[in-house]
Amino acid sequence: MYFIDVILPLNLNKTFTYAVNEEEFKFIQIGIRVTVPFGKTKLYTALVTNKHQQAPQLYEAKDIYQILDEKPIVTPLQIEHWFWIASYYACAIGDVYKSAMPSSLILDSTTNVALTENDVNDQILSDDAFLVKQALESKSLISLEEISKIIQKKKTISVVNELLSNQVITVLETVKEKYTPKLVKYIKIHPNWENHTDLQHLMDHVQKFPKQKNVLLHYFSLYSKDKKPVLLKNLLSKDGCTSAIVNSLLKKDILQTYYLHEDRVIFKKKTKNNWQLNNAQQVALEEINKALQDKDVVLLHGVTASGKTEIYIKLIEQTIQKEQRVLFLLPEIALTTQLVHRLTAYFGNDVAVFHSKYSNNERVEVWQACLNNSHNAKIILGVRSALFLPLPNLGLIIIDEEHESTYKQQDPAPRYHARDAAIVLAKMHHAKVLLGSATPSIESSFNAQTGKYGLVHLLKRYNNNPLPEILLVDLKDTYFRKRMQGHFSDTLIENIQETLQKNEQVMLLQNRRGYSPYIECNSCGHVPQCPSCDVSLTFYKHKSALKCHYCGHSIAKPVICHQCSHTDIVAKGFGTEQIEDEVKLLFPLAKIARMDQDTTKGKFGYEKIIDAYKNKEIDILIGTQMLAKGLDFDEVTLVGVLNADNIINQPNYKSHEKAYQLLTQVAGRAGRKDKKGKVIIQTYDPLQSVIQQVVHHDYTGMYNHELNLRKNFLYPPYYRLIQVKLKHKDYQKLLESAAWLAQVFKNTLSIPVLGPEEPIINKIRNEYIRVILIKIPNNTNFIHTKKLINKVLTSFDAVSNYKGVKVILNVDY
DNA sequence: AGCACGCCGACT
DNA sequence: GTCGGCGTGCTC
Repeated sequence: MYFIDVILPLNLNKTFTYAVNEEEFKFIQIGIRVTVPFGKTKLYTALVTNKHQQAPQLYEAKDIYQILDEKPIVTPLQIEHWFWIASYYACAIGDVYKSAMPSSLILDSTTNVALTENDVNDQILSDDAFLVKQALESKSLISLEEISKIIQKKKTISVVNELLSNQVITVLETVKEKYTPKLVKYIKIHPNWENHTDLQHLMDHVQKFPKQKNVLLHYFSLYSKDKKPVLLKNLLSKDGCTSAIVNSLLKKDILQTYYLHEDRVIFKKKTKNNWQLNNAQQVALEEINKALQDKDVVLLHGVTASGKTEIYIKLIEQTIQKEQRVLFLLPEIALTTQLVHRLTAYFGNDVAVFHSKYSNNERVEVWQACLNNSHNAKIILGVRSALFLPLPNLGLIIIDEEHESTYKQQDPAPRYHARDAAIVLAKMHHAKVLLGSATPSIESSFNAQTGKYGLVHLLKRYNNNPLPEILLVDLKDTYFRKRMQGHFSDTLIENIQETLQKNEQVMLLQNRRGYSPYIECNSCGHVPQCPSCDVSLTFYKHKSALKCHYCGHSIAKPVICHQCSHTDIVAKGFGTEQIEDEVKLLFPLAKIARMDQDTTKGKFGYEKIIDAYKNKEIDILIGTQMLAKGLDFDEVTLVGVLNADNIINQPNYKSHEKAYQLLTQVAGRAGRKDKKGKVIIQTYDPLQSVIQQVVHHDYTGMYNHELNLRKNFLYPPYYRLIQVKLKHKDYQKLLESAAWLAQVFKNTLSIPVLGPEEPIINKIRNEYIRVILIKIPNNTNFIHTKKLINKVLTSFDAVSNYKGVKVILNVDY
């Protein structure tokens, strides 16, 4: 009796036990994939996590269907880490597995049907069944999707059941490997001629065919040039080398073709630039190395444009010299192409890049390269999900822009924080972690202040460039004195003009996309709302449409008010699209572009805009917070923030921290090389503390201020938060269940529990929402508290009245 | 995630 | 009278 435990790619928080025979047992190792039957029909790709001989007591284990791998494709350390994520972030291990593996390694099964040997009278079959039977006579295997096409119905069950009961067909489940390696055609001398080392001999042989001789000569010259297999493509690249001639050589068995795998992702190493760290960087590097001797994590707090990347490069170099690997995490790869270019230019093919816009096949290749500890994956550069790659021999994890909120996965489970999960992963590997940021998160700064992390400062900009000068424009006053044109103050307009005259570039931040966040009827005050969400519809002028940012619902812009039929409808508030229109009017000669979610769709959406801006094909770039994320442009000398207030006033305990980070980061885009930068922030409240802190580059002030608030109002880093979100279509049922759950939490846990609260947006996609916030003090046992929470949730599930209420936990929300 | 089992409305 | 709607529960 032999058994294996497996994880299934489903939202199930346990492993499942299957039976295997002795031979299979010997062959199977932890970390290989098997396909197993689960439920009535389906086959799933499961991952082996354990092998043992204890027969389950409560059920009989099914047999596995097949073994997919010869060797483990997931390491034991990865599995351990995945279980940690499932436990810490209170989600199903199946969900972690599903999002951790490239989806083409998790095979789907398709249900196919085939004819039986039985002869059945067609008369007794229905029309649909007859059609399917006929189709099967020309094609031996048909999938359910194909059946649905044949009978032109969505539901195939009835037909399939009819055919099954008449014993016309049998049902088969098949899995197909989705990953296909990219094969490239190469050319070589046929084995017949390999022994004829004498080139002359071969040449004599083709003497009568000058064209063929020519091709052969070209082949030899290619081969002798770099002693590598010769690509057919390269052979054909020369004039006079046509595929017809090659074909006749193939026919004569003089040449032969063969195929080799090609990695889809290849970087060319450029010439190594021999730059040196400046003094401040050198000191910082030494301090980091010193701190890493007795701390596992070090925070590098370096102001914008201080040259953190060069320090990263030196650290990476140190690590790979020790034959260890480096994981380099960044918030969003598309926005950091510049960093990717710099690292790949320096380390060439040692770098593997991993991000969400990669195709499935590309991801599998990176996975394999990482697993095999291959030389071209010494440095893995990726977004948060790169954390799930197999990383044997990991020595260092660098987390750039560690404060970025994109490191926390929000929507589908697992809702993990890549920075925190990376620190745990590093511990498992006995590896070190470097966090880098110009505006560190409060938590990380706190951990550094309290000695949990090492701390290194880099306070001077590279080349001793001054930090940009920040000017405030009081919008209240400017509007009062009628010094505004649209959303632009006279100060901002003048400065843009000056900058354009100097042939330098401008960047404008407006943290809202669309033309305006809502439209309003001037007669009755009606604001069009999304029918399924509790939000007003955002107005898109160019498309003349109203769109919901939460569910994507879109309608044409109404000509008359749906409420009172009046035609006087006005756009309220403003977004990037409107700013773009205004800029076009104000600066008709300037070249303008807009960068936000709506203009950067597609694989190279960002790159196009960024490249154009870099090449100075754009004078003024308007965008949302995307602009702030690590883009270096040497010629940007003016940054304008159109309205800082809607950045600050967000309903979130982190809003001040985030506003400080965003404004400081976007200000940091100004004046990077040798030009002094200028930043203009328009606000209704210039004395607001965050704005003052940004103006004075006062990180410490912001930190102390925030820390004090967090302590008084029971927030991180003094408390850990778990948000419990309840969703249901039935409003009354939701209210009752939320009240019940909050009350039971309050009774069970002796820690602060807030709510249930109505969120700002209380309905999305026709589901009402309530949230409960659990605050766990640092000095209480987190694991114990989570156990209690799970217990409460189990009893909640048992209340039959509350069936169907969705409960979503978000740890470290 | 599927899929089956099970209890209430519009049809041959 | 049945066909079929989707609510709920289970899958090794």
